[in-house]
Amino acid sequence: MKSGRVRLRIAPSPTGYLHVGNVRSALFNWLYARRNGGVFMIRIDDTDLARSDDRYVEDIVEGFRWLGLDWDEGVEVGGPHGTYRQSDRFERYREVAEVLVDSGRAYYDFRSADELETLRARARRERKAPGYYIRRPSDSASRSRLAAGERGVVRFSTPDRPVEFRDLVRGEVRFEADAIDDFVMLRSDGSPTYHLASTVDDIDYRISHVARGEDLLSSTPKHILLTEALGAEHPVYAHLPLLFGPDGRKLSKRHGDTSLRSYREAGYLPEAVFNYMSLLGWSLDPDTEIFGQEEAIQSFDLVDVQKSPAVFNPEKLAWMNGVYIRSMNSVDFAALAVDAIEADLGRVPDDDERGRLAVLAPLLQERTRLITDIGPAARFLFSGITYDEKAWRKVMKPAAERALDAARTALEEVEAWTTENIEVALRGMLASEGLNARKGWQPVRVAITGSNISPPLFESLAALPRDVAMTRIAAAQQRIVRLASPEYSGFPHTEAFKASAT
RNA sequence: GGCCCCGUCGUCCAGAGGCCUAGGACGCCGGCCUUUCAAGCCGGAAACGCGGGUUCGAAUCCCGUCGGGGCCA
Repeated sequence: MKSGRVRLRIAPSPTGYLHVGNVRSALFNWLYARRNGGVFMIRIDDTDLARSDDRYVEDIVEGFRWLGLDWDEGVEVGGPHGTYRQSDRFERYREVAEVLVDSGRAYYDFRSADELETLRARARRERKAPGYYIRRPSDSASRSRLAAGERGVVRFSTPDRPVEFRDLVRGEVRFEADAIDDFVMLRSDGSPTYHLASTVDDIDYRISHVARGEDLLSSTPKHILLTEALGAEHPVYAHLPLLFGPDGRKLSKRHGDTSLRSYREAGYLPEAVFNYMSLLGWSLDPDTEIFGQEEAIQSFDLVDVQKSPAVFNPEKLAWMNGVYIRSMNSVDFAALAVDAIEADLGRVPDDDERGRLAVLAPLLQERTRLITDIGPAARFLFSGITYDEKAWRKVMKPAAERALDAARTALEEVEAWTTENIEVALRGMLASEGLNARKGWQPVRVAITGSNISPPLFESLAALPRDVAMTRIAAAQQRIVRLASPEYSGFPHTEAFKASAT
């Protein structure tokens, strides 16, 4: 063996949305396959018929496509091994179990749950492995009991010898015979367990390398024994470090929504997700943080993967997403921005609005971390504004009214409504009023955007229709006056005031 | 409880006996730039879990210990 192309697989269970832990495993499998000119495959481990659902298969496929991980065999793309769905192979698993029973490598077990519990209790008392006494019963007249219609499980009969193997990530690993129990392969309803189905598929599909989460490390000796009992050579294993949540436990539902789709929806770019996830347990070189698929493929190797678990850090992902956003060309960003704004607004921006957006797009790009940041940041251009009351309180002191008035007067005299002219007018206003930028311009910002945080002021004004800008400034002036009047004195900030855009 | 795995800044990664007064990144703090916010630039705080060995010399090797995690039950 070990000749020919390497063959790797990812085998998600469609019992929920594609999880980032699976994605990271898939990434490493994919990188290794691509690095070595091998085959990458997606198999669907849907032995749990009750919990599996096709919409999750769809989600898995979409997720990998979105990330840019292509596969050579498997679900949807097909290949020489059928549907690549375990639910279509139950007969095969039963047949394998049967062969093992016939050859004495497995046996029917009709013992009751109570009986098994007694054996486990004894093991516990004697401080032995839980399955220590769960071995082949000496009196198993199993064939006749089976014939009589009794329902039993099929257990693998573990040989009395230790299992050693070399793991690409962990190095030499050894399990003593006593630690490997006679595991169930077929349940009493005839359905296969994970151990059986997964091992049989890996053999049948000629998988050369199994790179999977470390949570499966202690099952590996079972898989090796089973593979060998079936006369095959076991694949090379690589047990990848787990992904942890901030609490230091295996990333799971308890940490909130960890599905890949939730990141998609939250405005992350696939390149950033790919890049960030590659860095969890691996690094390209000592000082490159930002890299793409091609570069990763060039230097990826499973033996370089870290042994210790990695905590998934959304902060750093968000930063990296910003890096990717900023590196986009302006045309691509503009297209992205239009989509994001459409999603935020719930309507398609018209041509005029798109034209005005173009003025602001480069400035928006610089400030964007997540795609979903764009809508709120650009909203003031497309619809009415709502004052951020904190910003209002901070900036719109009574004196701000004078600044707004001066700004409005200055802007009225502007000929063509351009960034340059607006800047000249407002700079002149500062000089003639003797105001600094903070006192003179921040009120204008709040007046036109509703917030003290916004894209640069002159461009923001220029991007707005002139009449809208003037109306907003006037409206803000009135509001200052009104809130300062006696009847509001006790409740100066309670009114939600809206200025209209058109 | 049994077995297994892991242990460098808060987090991710570099470090495979002397290049380490332990490096980079995110985050944090301060400064510069600046009309705000970002971006950018400069600077700062921040780690080899602990104890024994081995060695002229250990973050790097060995043992123990502590801590965390995983699987099975």
